[in-house]
Amino acid sequence: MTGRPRSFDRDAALAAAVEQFWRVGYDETTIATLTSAMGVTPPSLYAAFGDKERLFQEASRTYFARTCEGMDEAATRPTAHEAIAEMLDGTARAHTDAATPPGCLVLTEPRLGSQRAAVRERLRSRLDRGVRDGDLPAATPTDELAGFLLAVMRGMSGCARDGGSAEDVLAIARTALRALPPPVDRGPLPPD
Amino acid sequence: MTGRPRSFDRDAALAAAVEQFWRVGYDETTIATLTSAMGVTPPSLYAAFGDKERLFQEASRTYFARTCEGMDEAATRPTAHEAIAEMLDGTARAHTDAATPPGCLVLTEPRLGSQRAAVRERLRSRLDRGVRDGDLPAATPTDELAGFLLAVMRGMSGCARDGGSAEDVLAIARTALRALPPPVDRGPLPPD
DNA sequence: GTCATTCCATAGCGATCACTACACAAGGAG
DNA sequence: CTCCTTGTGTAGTGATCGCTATGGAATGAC
Repeated sequence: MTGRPRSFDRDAALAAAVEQFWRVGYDETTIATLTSAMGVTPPSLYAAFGDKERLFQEASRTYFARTCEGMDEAATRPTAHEAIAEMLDGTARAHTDAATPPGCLVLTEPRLGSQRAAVRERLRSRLDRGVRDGDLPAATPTDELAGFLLAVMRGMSGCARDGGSAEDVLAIARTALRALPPPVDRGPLPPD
Repeated sequence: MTGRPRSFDRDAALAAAVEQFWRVGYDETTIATLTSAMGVTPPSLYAAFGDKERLFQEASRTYFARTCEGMDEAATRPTAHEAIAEMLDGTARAHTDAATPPGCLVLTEPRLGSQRAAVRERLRSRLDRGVRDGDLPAATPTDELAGFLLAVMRGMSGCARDGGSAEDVLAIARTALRALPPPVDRGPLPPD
């Protein structure tokens, strides 16, 4: 019933898998590189995580959860402009963090389209709140704008993957903010 | 000296190879799918194109030449705003043309970084001309702006690959234009 | 201790990868 | 026709892919 205990840290092994998928993508990641990076033999990998596909799903879910944390925290900024600026800034920092592979797994991996849609939905949701709060014009095309911002984030990821510096990626984010509608002036007091 | 003549159209076979690399990328394209799509057996492929790497180089060079044609033609527009708008519009149309795979080979394939740098350079060059012509402010950060536009184009390609419609991709292009500096008023005629 | 259960390590499965050896076919030169 | 050159088609190379059969090691239950 109980059996021999596992000889490796499952979470640590999963983190190593995340790092692999993140750096070279699903297709270029092989079971051999995974077992090497995770410090685990193939049978142990399959016993603990199923197959390559399920391991990738679990890895991408872990990765995506962290991404969403960052976005949700940035979304708490009082105005839509500040929130979007913080999201793009955090994205730029994450994409060029020397401690992790460049770019973003969700924005790069072809098969993670649904996660990208979720990111876009989060962007739109924050823009919608900006319209409700009155710091964005009522006529703001929030869905179009969210699609644009997702595209910019993807471009930032690609720039980082091509070796772009943190400043290069940040410059993209800064420029993208110019495409937002001008903030609505709501009087002498800050709206929050 | 003369030998047996080739039994297939080299250009047509190359075009089929371009289509393969374009649709699924370098890594996912196998010799087997290439020979099938090109209507050629492996020895003929290797005799005519070298190996997979050289075939890809020739295919991407062919593809890139067409891309540059489109950009150079768009660059002839009188103002920088019109030229950039035309480039983004042409990009959007190319990325969602039903007759070709969605997205862009150059903007998608990791190993084509130098071609992406060339696209960015073309964008910067046209922006620089806009500054010289006086339809962009003298202080315009043309290099940063070119990096931003390349990122947007990459995002447009990704959107198309994710199944985005022509209108979705065009909306990204339209929104990106809002990030350009306002045109310099150069007299009684409206600059737009 | 014995047993059942679970994990680990070696070793290798069939399939597919990029690529090619070999024999033959199709042309020009003489 | 006989050569010579070059392309074609079959069939298969060693390497690597994702994945697993098998046997032994490590635990708890009794």
